[in-house]
Amino acid sequence: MGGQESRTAGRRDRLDRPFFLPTYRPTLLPSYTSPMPVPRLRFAPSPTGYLHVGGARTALFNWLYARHYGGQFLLRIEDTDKARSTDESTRAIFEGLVWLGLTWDEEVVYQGANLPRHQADARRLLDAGAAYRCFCTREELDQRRAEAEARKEPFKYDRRCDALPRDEVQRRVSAGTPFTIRFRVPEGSTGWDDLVHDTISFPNKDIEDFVILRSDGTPIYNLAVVSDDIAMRITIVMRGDDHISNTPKQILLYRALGAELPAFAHLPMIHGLDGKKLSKRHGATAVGDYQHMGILPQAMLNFLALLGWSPGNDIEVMTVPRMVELFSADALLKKASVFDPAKLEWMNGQHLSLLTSAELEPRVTPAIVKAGLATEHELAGRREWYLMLLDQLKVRSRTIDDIVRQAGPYLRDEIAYDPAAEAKQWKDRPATAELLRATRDALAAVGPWEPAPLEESLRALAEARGLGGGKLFQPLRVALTGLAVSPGIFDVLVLLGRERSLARVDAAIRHLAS
RNA sequence: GGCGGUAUCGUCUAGGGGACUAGGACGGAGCCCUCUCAAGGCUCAAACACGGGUUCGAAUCCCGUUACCGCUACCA
Repeated sequence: MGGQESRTAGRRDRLDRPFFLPTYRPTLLPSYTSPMPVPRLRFAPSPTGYLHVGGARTALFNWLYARHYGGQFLLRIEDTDKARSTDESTRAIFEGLVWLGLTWDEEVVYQGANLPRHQADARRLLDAGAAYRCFCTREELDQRRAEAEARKEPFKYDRRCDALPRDEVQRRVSAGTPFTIRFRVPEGSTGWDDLVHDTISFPNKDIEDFVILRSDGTPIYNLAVVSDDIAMRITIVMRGDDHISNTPKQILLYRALGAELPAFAHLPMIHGLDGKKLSKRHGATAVGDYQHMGILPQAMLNFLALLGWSPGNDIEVMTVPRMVELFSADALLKKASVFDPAKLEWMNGQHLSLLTSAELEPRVTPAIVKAGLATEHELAGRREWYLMLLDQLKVRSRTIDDIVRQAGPYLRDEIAYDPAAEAKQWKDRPATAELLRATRDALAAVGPWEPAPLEESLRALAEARGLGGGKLFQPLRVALTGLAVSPGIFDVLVLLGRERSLARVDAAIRHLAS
């Protein structure tokens, strides 16, 4: 035991003397010269799926921090897990971030390209005595783990390879025995002042000597992350709080590599309505899904920002610049939140009505074209009319798709009569046909085709027949749109124009007679 | 199991020892407006996880319990 102690003590001496890492120093220079280094943050997704709403929110907070505090926001693709990483995922992540407007300030860093540095860092730690070779095979480890489990004991690597005599290690290395490199966790405890959680600390005895380099020479996550964050001069590591237990390991690595520690901020998770971690069975979880549902990026951002952050003062609906302005790191919350699609939709409706029809146009047009309702050229040809239509529809829509769904009667030549609407509003078909004929005559006699004269004329007709407005307007609405629901009837008439309105009424009368 | 994290209406949150009869928002119920549907306005129901402290006083501070979440790999 005494020998063990002194050996550890000797190693600690070596570790206490910060060893020089020439490759890092030059890149650190700017922060020495400027008194207040600019914050550098990164979003570091692994390309193993689509951009998840949780990931998007992490990216958003990193981005907001950078924008609010005048820092830089970087993107790193953590593609070291070759088996699961795909180019398609990488593209999806780019697309999602670009759609949201969360653009990065420097070239994308691909973690896989940094393999030589990861290996060099592992080697450095090995040479410095902060790490050691482990010859235990995966099978042996699995077995010991299973045994510990059977004894109901927590498993922790027992450091047996660290106890191997020097010449034995040499012998195995020369013999080509495969080995991993493990970090030797020192005694004591490791903690930090988290930006969202305040102080967190772990007793080192609960951290095992973790592997930093696999036997095939590729780095383990914790090493790759630290090596890259140092190289990218990241000053604030903001990520999901599922990384809290990785943090002490990473701090230990920073110290052993002689690098300055960044600040850490661990954001709470996002759960589904059932309180479980958000997953596919909760419905759409990919940012792209919401894009295709007709959600506005600014609404998505606004909604996501409110999950785990609050600007206070009962402020909820914010434009993106306003969010940047109000963002504050100390208003970040610790509690996991539930993703509620209903509130997202409401939020989208709010942003929809915040936009002018002209601002909405470029987002709606592609959706209308895609739905086959009109061509871009046709819409451009009567833009003023089109913007008027958008103004009418946006107020009763929560998504872009809602607008498209309602646009049919105004864009298509032919309309179909909704059976339910027909059944309800055209109950007495002969009487309705007669009423529509009278309506048609009244409409045909209207002077300027504008809301006021139209209303005057139709109300006069209703009164003459002893009817309430609704009794006249509802059957007319079905005749004009085929639906029981639409914007105000006079707006519908104006939108349709004189010719088409009269033609629709005629068609309805014919339909009722058949 | 071990370690770590979290705990205010169903949900997102305000709240940082007295201003709390706990505020706002989504969703729900209802009313108003009204030609329908929205939007808008108004009203209602709905929460401090539990137990101990500390204090004249606790949603707020401390401890414990419980519940939930995360990590516990030669995954990230």
